[in-house]
Amino acid sequence: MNNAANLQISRCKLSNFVLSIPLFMSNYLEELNPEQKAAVQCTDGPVMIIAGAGSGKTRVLTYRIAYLMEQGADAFNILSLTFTNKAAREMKGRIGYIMGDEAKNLWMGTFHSVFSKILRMEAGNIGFNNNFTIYDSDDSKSLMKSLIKNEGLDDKIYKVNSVLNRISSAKNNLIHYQEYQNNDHLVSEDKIAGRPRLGQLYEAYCRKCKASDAMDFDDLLYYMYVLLKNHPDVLNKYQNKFKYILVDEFQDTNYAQYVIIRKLAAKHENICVVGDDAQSIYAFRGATIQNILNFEKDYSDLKTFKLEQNYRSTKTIVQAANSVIKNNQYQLDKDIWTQNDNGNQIRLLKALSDNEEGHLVANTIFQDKMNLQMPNKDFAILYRTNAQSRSMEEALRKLNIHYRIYGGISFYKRKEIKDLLAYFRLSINPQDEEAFKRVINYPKREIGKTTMDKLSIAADAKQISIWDICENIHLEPISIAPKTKKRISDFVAMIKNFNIMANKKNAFEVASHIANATGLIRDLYADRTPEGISHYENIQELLNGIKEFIDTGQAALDAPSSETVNNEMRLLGEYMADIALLTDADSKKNDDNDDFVSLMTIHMAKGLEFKQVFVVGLEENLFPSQLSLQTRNELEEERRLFYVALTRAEQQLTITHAATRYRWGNLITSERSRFIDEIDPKYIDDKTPKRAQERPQERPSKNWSGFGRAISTTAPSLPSRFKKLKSSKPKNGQTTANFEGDDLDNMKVGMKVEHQRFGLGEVISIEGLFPDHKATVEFENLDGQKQLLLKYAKLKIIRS
DNA sequence: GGAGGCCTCGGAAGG
DNA sequence: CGAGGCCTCC
Repeated sequence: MNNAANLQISRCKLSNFVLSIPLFMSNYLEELNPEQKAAVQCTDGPVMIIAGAGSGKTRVLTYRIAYLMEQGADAFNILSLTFTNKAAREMKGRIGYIMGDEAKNLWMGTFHSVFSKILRMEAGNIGFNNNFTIYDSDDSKSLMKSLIKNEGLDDKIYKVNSVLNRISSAKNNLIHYQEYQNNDHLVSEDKIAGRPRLGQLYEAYCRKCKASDAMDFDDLLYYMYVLLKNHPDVLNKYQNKFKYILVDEFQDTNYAQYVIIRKLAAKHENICVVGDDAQSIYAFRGATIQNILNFEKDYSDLKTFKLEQNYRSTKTIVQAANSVIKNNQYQLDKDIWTQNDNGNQIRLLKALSDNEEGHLVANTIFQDKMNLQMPNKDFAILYRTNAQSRSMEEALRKLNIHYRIYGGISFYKRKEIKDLLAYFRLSINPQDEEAFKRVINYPKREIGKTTMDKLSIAADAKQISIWDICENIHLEPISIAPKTKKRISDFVAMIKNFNIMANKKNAFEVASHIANATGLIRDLYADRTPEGISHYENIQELLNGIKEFIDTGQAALDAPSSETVNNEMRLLGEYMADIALLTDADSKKNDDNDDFVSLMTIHMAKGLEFKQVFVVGLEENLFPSQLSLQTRNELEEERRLFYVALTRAEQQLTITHAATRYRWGNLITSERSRFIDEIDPKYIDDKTPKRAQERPQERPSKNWSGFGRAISTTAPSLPSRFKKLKSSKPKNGQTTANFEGDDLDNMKVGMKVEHQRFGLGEVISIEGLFPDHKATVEFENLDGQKQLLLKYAKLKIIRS
């Protein structure tokens, strides 16, 4: 936004709200193209906006909300749902920028956070306490693990993740465990999968969560549905409240989300969904494109708008992406175009190995930075799997290019943080059994596994919670030593004390007290190793965050807070409700140098844009993933993922692939991805260095339909594809004509050898059995040693 | 109760 | 290969 806009805003605040806004509005409505403008101004009735990549979707959503407010809608009556906190925060910021303080009253947040807010208020209706715990996926896992064990099931067959996935998808499809158990189809599927007891596990899991006054992430949707379905008065209340409903990233919604928003919108039917079927990349976790199709069926008076003008990328990029996505059979009719310049062709780089791919990318970035005077932050490297970041990192580090990897371990998933949070949880909800199990013996208070098992058995026998047993531990006829019983009752007393305090003092006071009184701080402080120090610092950071919460009243953004804001008295329970749904992406990082190259998976890159984008690892079985080759749907999702990757770029796209790559310790050869050949060749500039073009392309490039390729990929597609190459002249060998490796039988320790890329070195040791002889070689020009499989490395003996 | 050895398994990831 | 879970042995 420019200064003029700024001025407008301050004027809004100063002068009469209603009068000054339209002046401003009329200005920015002119910024919109006709289709965008129509989508913004069509405020009554159901609306679907199909928004192509880079088509100004966020702008339309933002302006639409502003427009609604300008037209007299009360912010309290507008519900806007997103998938990530980040998206919600950004949008709220933008609207705040336009509309001022009034934006605070919008209901805007993720599905999960808005629903959890409502569920807390209405908890009594569905038999929950309003301070119920939200179980994260680790809690779910741990609970399921113990259930599988208790039921005496084989955890090799009942794999925790598979079981939880199955339950998750049942909940996302609004199938209660009773219904699940009565559903012949589901039951027989489980039987065939060798897991006939899955339905029982589902039930046990739900009962346990309920007893612990806990909901997992899927429950936040499922119970929201139950609440609205079984309590007409509640439904009515929220239907009246939410006169306008907006849903972002509609292509990522699952069935439960669809049903809930449809229910909420049933009265006013002012519902606007925005999405792009071409960017649907989350079907694997339950999102269904079917929602878009259903939407058209469910609302006969639906008005559909298509935003097809791309403002982000060059013509080359837009048209290249189009040429890829048109290979998908299932898609809405669209014609994405741009007025932008043609721009450069897409660079295609081929490397011999994954490491060389890293160097190629890093060098190219280095050169572009010099030639084009671009800062690091204009570059992004996108990959299919996290494991691919390693070679990129190493190469960037060598050239001293500052980078940052997105994704990784969340702050809130660190052990020490989870430990302290578990104390907080328990102090607020003593029935939270996962929290209880986590901290009962941390820091050490000599209440071990044996004792826990006895408590657990006793609790099951009496059909009460472990906490309830512990509360009266001295009265329980359990064979636990009096000494241990005393320790347990001390623990209970401590938690009860915290609980009382949590309702009287502010969050920061209580949190600091807990951190100290439990001995957790002392325990962490005692560890002076670098890791130990960092654990300690993380705890301090958490406490600082709580202090900030008290001081600034920085709260979740999802809904207007009705309470008078008295920050000093913000309770620990409020803090916990606030952060339960936060993820690492939400914790602000302070980096002294914020000019860095971004490294992330394509999934993480969705919604972002960069001047220069490198999409790496374009190889069959990696991208598309070998796991996606079974069905057309999955392959199409991979293709949409590729489409997302391409459309992140504003100016320059670079695509790379490597002929060989280490995968789980084995070197594999890789065929280049069919997706490369789906790009219309006229947009591609093959920059492959000469030395890498050691063999003719086995396919003529006009054979790009993917048809010919399908044959090669219908070959064994599971791990068998990854088995080691035979040592005898590999068909796709990486040798160049004039670099013949010597016979590995002659290789001896101490020999001086030459490697095609690493240069001269000395053999330190040789191990492994034929044909997997592996040599450790120390190269003169490299740090440390390299382990090389002789059958691939083609070492040349220089001197014995 | 805890360290270390052994085995298994490996996709992407929001809340 | 490498991380994480589990089990064993002290």
